[in-house]
Amino acid sequence: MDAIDKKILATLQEDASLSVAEIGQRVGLSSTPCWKRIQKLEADGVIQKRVALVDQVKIGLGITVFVSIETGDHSQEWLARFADTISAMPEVMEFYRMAGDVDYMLRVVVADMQSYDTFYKKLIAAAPLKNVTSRFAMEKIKSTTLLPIP
Amino acid sequence: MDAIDKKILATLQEDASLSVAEIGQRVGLSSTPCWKRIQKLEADGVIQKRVALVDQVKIGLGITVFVSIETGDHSQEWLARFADTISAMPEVMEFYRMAGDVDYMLRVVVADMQSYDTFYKKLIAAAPLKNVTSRFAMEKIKSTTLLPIP
DNA sequence: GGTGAAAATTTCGAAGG
DNA sequence: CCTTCGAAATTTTCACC
Repeated sequence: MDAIDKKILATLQEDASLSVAEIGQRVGLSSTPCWKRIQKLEADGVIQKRVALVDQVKIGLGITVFVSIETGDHSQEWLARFADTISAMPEVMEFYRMAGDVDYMLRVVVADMQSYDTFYKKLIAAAPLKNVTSRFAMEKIKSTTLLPIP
Repeated sequence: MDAIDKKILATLQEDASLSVAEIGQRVGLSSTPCWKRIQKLEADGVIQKRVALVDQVKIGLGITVFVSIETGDHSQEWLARFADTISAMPEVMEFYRMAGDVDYMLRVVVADMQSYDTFYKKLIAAAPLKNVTSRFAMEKIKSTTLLPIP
């Protein structure tokens, strides 16, 4: 992964609808070598996929909630099952196991408060949890998929 | 936005590299009307952009941190300036203004602890903050851009 | 690794029900 | 609002440096 690959990644992270020729031009390459590099980045899994980003609010998903979970003590098996159950919920956009006092962090997206209540009930029904804290977002100031390539 | 548009959105959120004909087939449309619908979804801003998703770890960004900030009392102007400053930081992937005890939530991505320390210093230098709590992710269990279309 | 051009696909618009 | 058809553009492959 040299400097050109990084430029290609930076470009594709901002706009994946550009033609290979256009990207090549921006990074100083003709289309074939640029195309080969993109293929390799995809084969290597550096580029995971290409997706369309959809406006959350325009499709009626007005509420974003950050959920902190303390599970208490449980077996490996229990935790694996817990992870699978939560992962399967489509409202869960992000789900991390954490270091420190909070065991898990979720970012959850739902249409309205009633939907959140439904989700919350599903969550606490899925597993006995020691503590669940829901923090509601009032305003999305920034949200990006563009990683700062080191 | 009818059921077909929703299917198109669901499809493109999973894989935006599909041809219009392929998408049309999946939603039961020939390519021209499918193409027109996609154009309209883009024009209406329902589809915001198409991007490549890159593997964070493979490009050397191994650390994800959730940061909770309490700002204390400040003027509108101060808060606007604060929002602009934080938004401009490339390590900040998500940045929300919250309801309740925490004023802001950030998801920050950096290469290593030293980079996080640098980021943290930048953050607290940018504005006097009442409280900043950093929670470190140990494991990414789920991360998706696929919104659950209601 | 790179170039340039040909072959295969895809996009996009016109004509029409 | 959909279908079919075709020109234009793009992606992908290939021979060669």
